[in-house]
Amino acid sequence: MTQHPTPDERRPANRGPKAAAGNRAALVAAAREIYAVHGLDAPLSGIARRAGVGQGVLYRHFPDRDAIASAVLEENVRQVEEAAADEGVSFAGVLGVVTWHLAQSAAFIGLLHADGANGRLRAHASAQDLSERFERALRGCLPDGHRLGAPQTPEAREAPDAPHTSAAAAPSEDLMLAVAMVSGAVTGPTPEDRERRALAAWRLLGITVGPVAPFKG
Amino acid sequence: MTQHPTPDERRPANRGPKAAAGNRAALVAAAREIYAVHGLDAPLSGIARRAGVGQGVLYRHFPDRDAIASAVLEENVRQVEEAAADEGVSFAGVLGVVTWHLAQSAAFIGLLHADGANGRLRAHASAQDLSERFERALRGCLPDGHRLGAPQTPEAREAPDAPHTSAAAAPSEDLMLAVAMVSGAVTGPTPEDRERRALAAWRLLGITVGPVAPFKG
Amino acid sequence: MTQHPTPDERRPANRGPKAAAGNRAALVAAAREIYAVHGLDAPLSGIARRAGVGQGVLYRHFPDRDAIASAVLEENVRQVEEAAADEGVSFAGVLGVVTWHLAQSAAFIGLLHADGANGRLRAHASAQDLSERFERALRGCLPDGHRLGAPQTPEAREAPDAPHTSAAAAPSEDLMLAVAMVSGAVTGPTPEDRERRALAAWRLLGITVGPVAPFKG
Amino acid sequence: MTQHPTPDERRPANRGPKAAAGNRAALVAAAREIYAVHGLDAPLSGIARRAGVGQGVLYRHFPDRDAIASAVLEENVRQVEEAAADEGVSFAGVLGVVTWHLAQSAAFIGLLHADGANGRLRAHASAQDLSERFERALRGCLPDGHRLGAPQTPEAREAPDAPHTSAAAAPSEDLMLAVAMVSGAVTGPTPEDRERRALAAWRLLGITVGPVAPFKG
DNA sequence: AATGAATGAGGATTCATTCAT
DNA sequence: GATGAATGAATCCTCATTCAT
Repeated sequence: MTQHPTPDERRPANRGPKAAAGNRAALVAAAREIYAVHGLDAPLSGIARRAGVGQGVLYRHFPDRDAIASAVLEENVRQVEEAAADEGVSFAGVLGVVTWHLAQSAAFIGLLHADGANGRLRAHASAQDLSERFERALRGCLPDGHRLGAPQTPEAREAPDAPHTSAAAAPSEDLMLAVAMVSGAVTGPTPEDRERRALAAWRLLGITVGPVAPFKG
Repeated sequence: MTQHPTPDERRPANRGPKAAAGNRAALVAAAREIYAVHGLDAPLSGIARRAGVGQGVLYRHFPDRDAIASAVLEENVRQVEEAAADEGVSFAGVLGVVTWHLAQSAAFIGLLHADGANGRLRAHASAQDLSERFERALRGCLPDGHRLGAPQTPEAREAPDAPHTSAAAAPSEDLMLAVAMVSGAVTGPTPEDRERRALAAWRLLGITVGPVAPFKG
Repeated sequence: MTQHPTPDERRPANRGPKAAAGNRAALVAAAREIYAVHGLDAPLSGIARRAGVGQGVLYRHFPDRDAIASAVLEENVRQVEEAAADEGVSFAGVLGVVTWHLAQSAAFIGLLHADGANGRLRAHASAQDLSERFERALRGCLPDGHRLGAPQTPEAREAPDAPHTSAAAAPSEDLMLAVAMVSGAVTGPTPEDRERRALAAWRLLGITVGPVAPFKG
Repeated sequence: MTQHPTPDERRPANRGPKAAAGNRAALVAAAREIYAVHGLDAPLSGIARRAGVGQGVLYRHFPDRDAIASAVLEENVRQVEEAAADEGVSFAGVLGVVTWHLAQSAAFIGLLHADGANGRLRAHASAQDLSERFERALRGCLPDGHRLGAPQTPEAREAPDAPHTSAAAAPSEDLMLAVAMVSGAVTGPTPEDRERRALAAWRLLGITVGPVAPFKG
């Protein structure tokens, strides 16, 4: 009754259902670019515009703001998973891939530790999933004895150099902490700037990183 | 139909010029609390409301969004400066103060390395100033030979363990990088959570930190 | 970046022309249920979804919003017609059927006296038709001398008890007025509530109503 | 960050706080007119436009859709209360005022028995309040022995002509039921049409109504 | 004939900012 | 100097409707 009187006139052509998959991909790509420039709070309308689709298409594919952000992040996480699954890949090699993603999209890891206040993707379920997938992939190729994998006991946090019982050792939080630290250091206008900062951060942590590059597939 | 005289209404009384300073302080305090809960994008109207003043007062004291955020940050930086200026203070002690501020307001250092993408306070002049003041204070009490202060040469970045000429050595970027890394790791809902994460981060960097506390004045 | 072939996808299969009639019925049934819960302004997409068909099918069968609403109403009116056509049925009996329909779908009679302001189905032609069919059915079994059927003259409205000429007597508006009044009283969350209210309304009018039930066919 | 880049240019003049009361009144008046024409679902933007104010003003005065509708209704209810409070007013006289309001705004009583499905103002607290105020006012001048005030016992509903105990008599629901019935009958494009329908409805109920007019104050 | 994606106008709502008092 | 109402642009989001497949 109250709605949408006459949307006739002459519409710009309906590219048909075939365009669906392409549209989705275009939206994710557009979102990635927009996020890189304007941050995660960028207007969704801009994403739709850049993707060359109507607003409705965005909402069809991604019911809410978090969904599109998760989709962007998911691509990053998947590449890391693939890199980690690769035969004979070293931990340092995977970190190289991670570093590449960090340098490409400043938003990347930032998403992984949302915490409500400034965190986007708050309670969003998929953010949690992605975080876990990311950690699992990384931990999976962490060599025994690596300092980021040293099991932690409660005392370890208080007196890290004290001898501790090997029982009740929790999986190390250091791995994700280190990633968060590096991602926190990744700033700068260009990917090159960000890569340089990321490498400096790893160096400061004393962690060896392989060549910075996307996963070659 | 559209006119109701109701000429006066009785407004809450103009507390006079004396209140100006108090209003400013109230606004900064209110902003700090609001930022802690809602992040830097919180509506300005909420800040004015919490401070118990009209919207106009906020604009009188702070011409734009960045100005109020800078004012909040400035208080943090000043405390660090005071801590650093204190006689016989150790570098670790100052880091303890820094860590306390990080734990209190997640927004703190985050502000210092705004870069456009996710950075608030973009080109804002005062953010630059504050960043420099912060760095100067910290560097001022960095002991000779501390690993965060090792001067850097261009080559150093490529081959950090190669011997290098002491000439043309740039001031180390490692100091601010480390702070950024730690601040990147500071997440969590409560100050206690954030403090724990911050300390774990410093530990991972191998940097000793003194007691986490505000500057005692 | 914007093109993903994914050429076919496998659509749910075109069930063929045979399904057309079934689809129409499903849509009407779905619309009835949706209207009952969400009112007449419910999104059309929900109707199609509940009917298990695509949006296009809805538009094929019902060119506009009013068409589907009319179709729902038409079923109600037809049942009343059938009840009224039944041999040896009493007026009270027909009112029982009418009351049953009122209690089932609050939307029912409300549709009959749309008037633009709050009326859905504004100038829609079929609403007019349905209204007339409904009135004709009801009037057809109104016994002579029933108070809802007393012919009206212009004066009758001003001085209803004055003696009046039998010439120029208009058919009574009281019949439809009474129905409108009862339907206006029909509110409440459950059919039982609505039935109780409807019966109380008829009682207040002093009109006898038969058993409240659908037409037995 | 993401919002309101440059709303400068040249704004249409801020009429100042003095306009507040006038704006509120203008909004209520505009809403009344809009509701009369387009129903309660009319776009709020149209109300603001007709009142000659910005969208924000509407939201300042009325935080949600129901608030403005309630404000409109409240004026009606208040007039009825005033009429009922008048010395020496008869019940029929008050019904005349009620009828006038019904004829003026078709939306009037309709608001009082919202029920979720088609009811606007659903659980809105003030709607409940207004309904009670309206009933109280009306009941207050209902003469003893009036048929709309006959106390009801549970049996009365089942066997209305059976003799019943005077104890445990519930206040009659008939009063509000009758009002709802009349309001249900009130349709038509012009106030005159609606008044005629309303009077016919009261006549059909056998209830005497005084002159149809607003409360003279 | 069915499907369901695409389109985009329209309505709701929020704030940054101005400015009369 | 303070107050807080007014303004309206911008963003979000929802659907009615079309149309390629």
